[in-house]
Amino acid sequence: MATMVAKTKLKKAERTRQQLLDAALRIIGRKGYTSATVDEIVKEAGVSKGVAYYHFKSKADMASGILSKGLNDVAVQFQSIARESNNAASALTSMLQLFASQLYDNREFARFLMTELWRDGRAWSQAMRTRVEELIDIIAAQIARGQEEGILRESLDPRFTAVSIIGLVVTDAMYYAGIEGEPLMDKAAFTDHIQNFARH
Amino acid sequence: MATMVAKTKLKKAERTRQQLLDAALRIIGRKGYTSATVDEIVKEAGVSKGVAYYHFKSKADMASGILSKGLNDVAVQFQSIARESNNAASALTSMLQLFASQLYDNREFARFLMTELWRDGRAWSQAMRTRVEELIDIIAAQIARGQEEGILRESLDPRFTAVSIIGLVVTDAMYYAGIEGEPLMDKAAFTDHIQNFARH
Amino acid sequence: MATMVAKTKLKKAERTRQQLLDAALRIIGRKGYTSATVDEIVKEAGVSKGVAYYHFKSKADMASGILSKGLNDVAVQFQSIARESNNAASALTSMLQLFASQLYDNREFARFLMTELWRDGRAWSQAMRTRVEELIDIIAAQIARGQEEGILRESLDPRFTAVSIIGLVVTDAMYYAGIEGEPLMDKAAFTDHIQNFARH
Amino acid sequence: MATMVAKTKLKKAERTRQQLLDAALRIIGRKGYTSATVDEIVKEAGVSKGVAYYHFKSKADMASGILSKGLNDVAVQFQSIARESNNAASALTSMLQLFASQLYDNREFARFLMTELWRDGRAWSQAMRTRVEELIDIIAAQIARGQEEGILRESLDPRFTAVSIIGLVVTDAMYYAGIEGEPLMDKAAFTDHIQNFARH
DNA sequence: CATGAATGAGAATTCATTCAT
DNA sequence: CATGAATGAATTCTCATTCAT
Repeated sequence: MATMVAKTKLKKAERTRQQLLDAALRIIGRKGYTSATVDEIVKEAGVSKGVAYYHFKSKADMASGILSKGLNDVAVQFQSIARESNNAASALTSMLQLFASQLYDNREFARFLMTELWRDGRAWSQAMRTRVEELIDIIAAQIARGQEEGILRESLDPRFTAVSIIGLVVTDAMYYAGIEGEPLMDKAAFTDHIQNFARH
Repeated sequence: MATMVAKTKLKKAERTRQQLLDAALRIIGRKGYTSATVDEIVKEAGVSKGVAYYHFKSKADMASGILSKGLNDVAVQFQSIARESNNAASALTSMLQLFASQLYDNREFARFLMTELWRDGRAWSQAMRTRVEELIDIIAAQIARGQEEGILRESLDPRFTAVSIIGLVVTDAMYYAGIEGEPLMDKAAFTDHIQNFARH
Repeated sequence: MATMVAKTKLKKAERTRQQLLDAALRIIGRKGYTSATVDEIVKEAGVSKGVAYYHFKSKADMASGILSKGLNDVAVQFQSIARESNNAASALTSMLQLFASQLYDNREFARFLMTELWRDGRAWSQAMRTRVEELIDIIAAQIARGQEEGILRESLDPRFTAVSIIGLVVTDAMYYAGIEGEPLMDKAAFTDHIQNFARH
Repeated sequence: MATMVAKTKLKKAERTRQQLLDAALRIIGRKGYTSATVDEIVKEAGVSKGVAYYHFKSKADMASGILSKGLNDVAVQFQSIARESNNAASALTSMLQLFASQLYDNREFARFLMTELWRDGRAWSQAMRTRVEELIDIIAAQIARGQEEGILRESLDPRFTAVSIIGLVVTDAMYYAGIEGEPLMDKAAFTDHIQNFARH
């Protein structure tokens, strides 16, 4: 019985936590970290300000949580693709497909990432940058592998190319998924364009 | 005589105005529009808070001025390149070179642009977006011209490609010009990489 | 139990709100709306600046609240007198007595009203004027009734007379209740004089 | 020649001074002393800020000038009426006529007077109040004279009655001369109503 | 654990006044 | 004398965070 109560409570607490993170992502993605207010976030989440500070140490803590979870998810998936792919071409294609698709669906996260990535002095700046470096490394490794396999020009710098690809996909995703209203292009067309562009 | 006085005054006032814009770009580029404070800006400019509001209607007005001037400068140069180039290849190469070089030198502007471009509800959002569309159009036109000239694959969508290129260059510039400290790559190497990547 | 907590909290919050309104009336009545500062008001109320903006949207919102409540109170009392009086003479006497007495006791409100009534472009200008028109209408109606009852000269314009009476009472109240220090005349003498003057 | 120049200069300076006073009255009458800004005043006067501070020590100095000149003019005219009238009835009628007419024409001054009269702690508060007391005295003296002449009830307190009359006329003038737009009543009708009301 | 009132350290903006040219 | 740029103190308002209930 006690376990039951504990579990229910835990679940409820977890749900509240998640509601807060979701709300925070929506608001922060829309207005930026500094302009988003805790009041807006708790209102969007439908909870009181007290609980927000029960679950999170600070506003920065919420933002941190969003960023690390989002980046972690992508990294995990990239790593699994890398592990399971037979050659660089298929690995890169899958990664691109996944990345483009996730960013398209998650424009708020993309926007948050883009606006925070180039900023310094935030609580999460360092951790976030390390995470992003990991992603770059994973892609760069596949590019290098592609060069070894002879499908990519040797003259390309793997890391530089990886950064370029990420920038390109993120920018396109934000541009075509639309800022506030309707997307300028539907998701299938978007990922097609990305794949087409990628086939140098 | 009166003209002399007027001219001198005008010059002084104009200098103050420019100092403010420069300082604002530095601070805003570093910390973002919302986090940058007018106090910091005027301190950096070495003037009093009062003059800032004598020359600009508001903090948003300063930011607006920076963005429109910066984007305008690029547009003018792009147009002149478009006008004077003999073929799409040279036009695109020159534009890329110019764009990459300016962003590398002006990372604060690049950062400001990137963080504001995807945000809505700012005083300047609409005007800025229109300006950026112009740039995209100019590049897309050259890509279409390149397709007519047979140097670019027909399967590329000119506008999509233009957006991709811009995103790629801006991202690389911010990444390699460095966020706070030393650049990760010197300017010549950077523009070389960009040119290399561009030669599909 | 939950109700108890809610009720207690409500009471406390309501008390704070009222303290703020009272303090605002004192300060604004003394120095005028523009010269009164929120700092002074919150200091007088003994609360922090933050709560003032928690309870009121703006300084103008406080002032609005004061004016509408004050005018509303008088209107309600006037209407009840109008309803319960047997003839115009007694109605007008009661209203005058009430009005004079309230203004004498509430010189801060009277001053605020007088200084704002003739100003345009405030958030509350329109609403306040409508309220005052209501008061004028109520008095004018009794004057017209008095003319029908034959106790007042037909040559009097009811509205003009109503405005005159209000102006006269307010002015006398402010003059004799004193500006800062001691009143020039005690309350009983004051209302006597008003009644005497009113008996044309 | 030198005299000529001096005279012209004097005239010009005097004209500028007057322009400033006129502009100040318009702006201050419309928005109140505290809300009126020196910038607005000099813009309305069509002169630079420098000259304003050449002619007046401060903003308060301008306001002082307006008030003392306005009140002085009325006092002088009242005194001349008092001196030249044969009996209290004609004196009071003339004064009322003059006062009503001047206020109707000069609603900005009336408004300024009303909003400042009840305020304390301004540079001019004391002087203004003394001036107003003089006006009250002049009218009260005629009322007392009227009582001696048997045309006014003995029960009236002369000073109280004088204050009442001033309040009544000022209020009516501001109400019927209108706040911003068209007057609610034309001047002739207005002064008629006042005279009618005054003939107890 | 929950609520929402309260705090107080800033942040943007205004404006009377001064002063170099 | 005239101009208008410059100053800085004061003012309104915001918001992350705390805490009594």
